[in-house]
Amino acid sequence: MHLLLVDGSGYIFRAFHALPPLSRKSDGLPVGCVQGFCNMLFKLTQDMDGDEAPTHMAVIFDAKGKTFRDDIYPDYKAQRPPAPEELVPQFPLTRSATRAFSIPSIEMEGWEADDIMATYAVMARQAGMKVTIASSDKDLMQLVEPDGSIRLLDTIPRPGQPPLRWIGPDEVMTKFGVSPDKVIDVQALCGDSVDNVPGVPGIGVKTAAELINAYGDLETLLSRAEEIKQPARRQKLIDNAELARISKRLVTLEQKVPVEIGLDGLVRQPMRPSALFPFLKAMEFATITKRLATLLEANPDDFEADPELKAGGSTDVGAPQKSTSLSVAKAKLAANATPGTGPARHAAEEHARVKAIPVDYDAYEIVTTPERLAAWVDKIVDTGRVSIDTETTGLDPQMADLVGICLSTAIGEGCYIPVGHALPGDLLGGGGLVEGQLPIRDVLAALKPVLEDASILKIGQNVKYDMEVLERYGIALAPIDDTMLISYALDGPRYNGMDVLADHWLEHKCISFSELAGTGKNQKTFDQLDIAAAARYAAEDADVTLRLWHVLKPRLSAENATTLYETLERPLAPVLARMEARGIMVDRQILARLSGDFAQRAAAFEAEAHELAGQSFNLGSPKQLGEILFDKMGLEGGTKTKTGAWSTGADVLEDLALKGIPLARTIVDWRQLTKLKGTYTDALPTYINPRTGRVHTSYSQASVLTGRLSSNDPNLQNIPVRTEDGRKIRSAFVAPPGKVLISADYSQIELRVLAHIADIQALKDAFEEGLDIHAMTASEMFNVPVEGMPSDVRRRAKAINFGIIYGISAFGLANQLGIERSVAGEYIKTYFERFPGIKDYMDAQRIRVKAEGHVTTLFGRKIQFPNANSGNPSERAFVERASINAPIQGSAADIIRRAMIRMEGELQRAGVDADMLLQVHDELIFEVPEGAEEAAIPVIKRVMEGAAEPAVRLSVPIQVDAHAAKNWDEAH
DNA sequence: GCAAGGACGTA
DNA sequence: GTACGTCCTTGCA
Repeated sequence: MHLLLVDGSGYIFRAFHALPPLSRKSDGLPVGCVQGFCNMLFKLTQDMDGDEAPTHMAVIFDAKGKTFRDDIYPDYKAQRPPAPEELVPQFPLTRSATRAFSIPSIEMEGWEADDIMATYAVMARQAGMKVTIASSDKDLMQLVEPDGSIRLLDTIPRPGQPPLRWIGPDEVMTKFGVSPDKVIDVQALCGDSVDNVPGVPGIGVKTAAELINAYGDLETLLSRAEEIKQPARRQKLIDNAELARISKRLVTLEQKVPVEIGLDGLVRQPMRPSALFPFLKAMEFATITKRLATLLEANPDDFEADPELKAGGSTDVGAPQKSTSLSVAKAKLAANATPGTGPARHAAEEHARVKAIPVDYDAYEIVTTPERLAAWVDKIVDTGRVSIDTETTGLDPQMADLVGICLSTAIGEGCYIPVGHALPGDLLGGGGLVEGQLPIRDVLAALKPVLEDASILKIGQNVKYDMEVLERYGIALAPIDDTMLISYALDGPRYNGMDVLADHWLEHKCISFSELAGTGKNQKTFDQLDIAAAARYAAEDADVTLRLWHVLKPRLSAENATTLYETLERPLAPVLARMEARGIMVDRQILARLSGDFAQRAAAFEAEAHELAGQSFNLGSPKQLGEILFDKMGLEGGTKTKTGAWSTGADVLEDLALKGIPLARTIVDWRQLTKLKGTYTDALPTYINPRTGRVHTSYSQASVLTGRLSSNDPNLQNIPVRTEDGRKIRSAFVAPPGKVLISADYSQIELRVLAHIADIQALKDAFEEGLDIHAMTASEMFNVPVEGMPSDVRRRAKAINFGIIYGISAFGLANQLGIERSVAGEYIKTYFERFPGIKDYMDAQRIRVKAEGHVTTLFGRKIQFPNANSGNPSERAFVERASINAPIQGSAADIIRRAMIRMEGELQRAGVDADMLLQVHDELIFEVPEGAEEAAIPVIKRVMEGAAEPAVRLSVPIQVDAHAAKNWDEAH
C-alpha cells in the first residue's frame, strides 16, 4: 500500500515562478498554476503505476488564519509578503481542480499543510504503508526515513531536469549536511529567513551541521556550549540558547494533528468524467482535456463547462439583468458585502489599519548613490512588490522627458531618484543637469530587471502613463496593478485622480503640484524644481499609491469586482499604452488647405451676418446674438436657458431659418465652419509629435460612467463625419506610404445588445435575418411595407429606436422629431405593444436602480447612481433614463474592450502584421501594410464578432463591417 | 488667470 | 431622451 500526499499550497507558490504565465483565453484570468497543478496530478498518477501506484491519495492545503506557531513566536512568517496578485484567484481553483480529479482536498484551520502531511505520513508508516510526499519544501525533509518508507518527490517543473525528482536521505544530506532525523536541530540553529525563524544569529547551515554532527543533537550542544573553542561562536550559542529552542519548536512538524478523515478516507477513487471535464472546460485547458479524454475513453463534448467557474460565470460576474434575478442579486449582495463576513471584514480592517498610519515626509529618501539604489532594488526583490511613479517634464507621455522616479515598498516609506533636474537655462536652452544626480542610464539599468520581472508587481496610479514614458527609455513595465483602475472597477469614475482618492480613503491631503510649481504660464516644469522639494512631493505619490492599493485591492474580492478588474480593466491598460504610442498619421497639407478654405467662407458668412443684422457683433457670442434676434429684432418664440440667457442653439436657429429669418441660417453655417476650423483644421496640426510625426491621443480608461473610453489631447473620438466639410477633415487621417487603414465597426451593436438583454424576440429575429432594423421597426409601427418605404417613415422609426436606447421620454422624442408630445407618446405606446419585453426591461432597471443604487452590464460592471432616490423629480427621471441606457451602452463598451484585449494576440497568432491605432466606441482603426488587408480583415472581424464569448453567449448575431483605404474617410 | 455656460463635434 | 471633450465668451478675481 502506498500513500501519496500532495503539498498543494507549496506547489502553487513554488510553481508560480517556474511556470510561464498563462491566462485563460476568453477573459484573461490567470490560470498558469492551475494548469501546472493539473498536469502534475495527471503526471503523478501516470508515472507511478504498477507497484509504485498509490493506493491512497490526498492534496493538503494551508488553511487561512493563525496556527500554534504564531503563539510561540509572533513574528513567525511575519515578513512574508502577500501572495502575488496573479496567484490569488488560483488558490480556490486548485482546490476545485483537486476535487475534479476525485482526490480528497484537505485543509484544517489552525494547522499548516506540513503538520497535516506529517500526521498522515506517520500514521501511514505505522500502518505499514509506503509514503510519498509530493513537495520540495525543505521543512518536510525532517520526515524522510532512511529505509525509504517516507520520501519526498519534487514536482516543480524545472528546465533541463526530469519532471519528477526523488528526495531521499542522500538529498537531505546534501541540503542540510545531516541525516533527516537531525534536520530540525540544524534548522533550529540556522533559522529560516523566509519564514522568519530566528535561529542563532550568525550561524548558517554549514556551521549548524558541523555542530550537530559533533555534539549529536541540539540539547547536548546547548548544554555543552561552554566547550566550544571559537569564542564568538560559543558566546552566540550561550546567549541565544532560548532562541534556538523556540526555533526548534517552530520548525518541528506536529505529527498528531486531529485529522477528521482517516487513512480509509484517502483510498484512491477512479477519475470521473462528469467531475473532470466540466472543470477542465471551464478552465479552457484543451491539451489535458484531450489527454484525459483518451485515457478515460470519454467524450468531453458530452459535458458543459462548469457554470460557476467558466469565464463570466456566476461566481463573480454579475448575473445577467433578467428581472427575476433581482432577489438573487440582493441575496448575493447581502452574503458578500456584509461587514463581518470574510473578505468584506478584511477590506474594512485593512482600510482602518492603513488610514491610521500618518504620512511622514521626513521618512522619505533621496537616492543619489549607487549603493542606495542597489539597496532599493534589493528591497523590491525582497518584497516582490513596489509602487512606482515617474516624474516628467510634462503631461504628454509621448513628449515628456523623465526627471525622476519614485518608489515605495512599504507604507510610510518612499524614495525619490532624481535623474533629470536641470540647471536654470538661458534663452538658447538648458544649462545642464543639477549636480549630485545619478546618471539616468545607470538608474534605468539598475531598475530595469525588477521593473520587468514577471514575479514583481508594479503598482501605480494611472500606470499607462508610466508604461509609455518608460517604454521610450527601453523599459517594459510589467506586471502591473493600477489603483486608478481598481477604484474605477469598484466605484466608477467617482474618485478619479490620486489626490481625490487620498483625500477620500486616507483623509490625507497630498501636496498639490501647483503649490510646488505655481500655476499658469509661469508654472515650472518638474525638471526646474528644487530636488528636495520635488522629492517630498514625488515620494509621497509612491507612498500614497501603495496605501491606496492596500485599501482598495481587498475590496475587489469583497465586492465581487475581481473578474471585472482582471479581465476588463487591467489587461486593457497596456493595450491602450501601445495604441497611444503608435499614434496616427495626419496630413498637414490637407488640413492647412481646409483651414484657409474655411476661413474665407466663414469671413463671408460673418460679413453677411453683420449685413443682415444691420450692425457689427461677435458671432461667437451667443449672448450678443440672442439680444439681436430676440430683443432688437423682436422675434417670437425665443426661449431662455436655465441662466436666463436667450437660447440660440442650432435647433432654435433652424426653426427661425424655416420661418424665413436668413440671419439664422447664416449663423448656423458660420458656426459649423468655425467649429471645424477651430477644433480640427487649426488645432490638430499642433498635436503632431515632432519626434514621431504622428498624432497621439490619450485614452482615459477610467472616466466614463458606463465603461466606455474617452479620448483627449486631442479627442480623436469626435472627428467629424456627418457633413461633407467634416468628412474632408476625416480624410486628412491617412496611412503612411506602403500602408492602408482598416476601419472595422460594429453594426447596430447597442440595438443588438438591447435585443439580447431585454429579450425582444422580434428584434432578435430581425437581426437573425439580417433585416434593415429601422425599416423593420417602421414597418411594425406604422404598418408600412419595407419595400418602397418613404425615407421619413424610416427616419421616425430610427429616432424611436435610438430613443429607446437613451431611456425614451415623450418629451424628448417630440423634440427630436418636431411633433406634438401627445403624438410622441402614442408612438412610444405602440412601440411597447409591438415589441413586448422592452417595457419590462425598462421597469426592471428603474426598480433596480432605486433598490440597489446601481445597474450592471452583461459582464458584471456596476454603474452607480448615488442619487437614484433624489428628492428632485427631474433628477430622478434623469437617473431612470440613464439607468436604462447604461447597461446597453456599457455592455457594448465591455464587448469592444474584450475585442481589444484579445486583438493583438490573435493578429500575431494569425501571422498578420497589423497595428491597432484608434477606438471610437464601436469602431477600431488599424494600420496594415498594403496587401495585408485581405488577411487582416477576417481576423479582425472574427475577434470583434466573437468578443462577448465565452463569458456571455449573446442570443443575437454580432456583425462587424470592415473596409480598407488610404484614409479614414474612405475606410469608414 | 480661472470657472462656468453655451454650443457642437462624435458614438 | 444616453455618454463624452473642446472651443469660445463671459464674468469675476
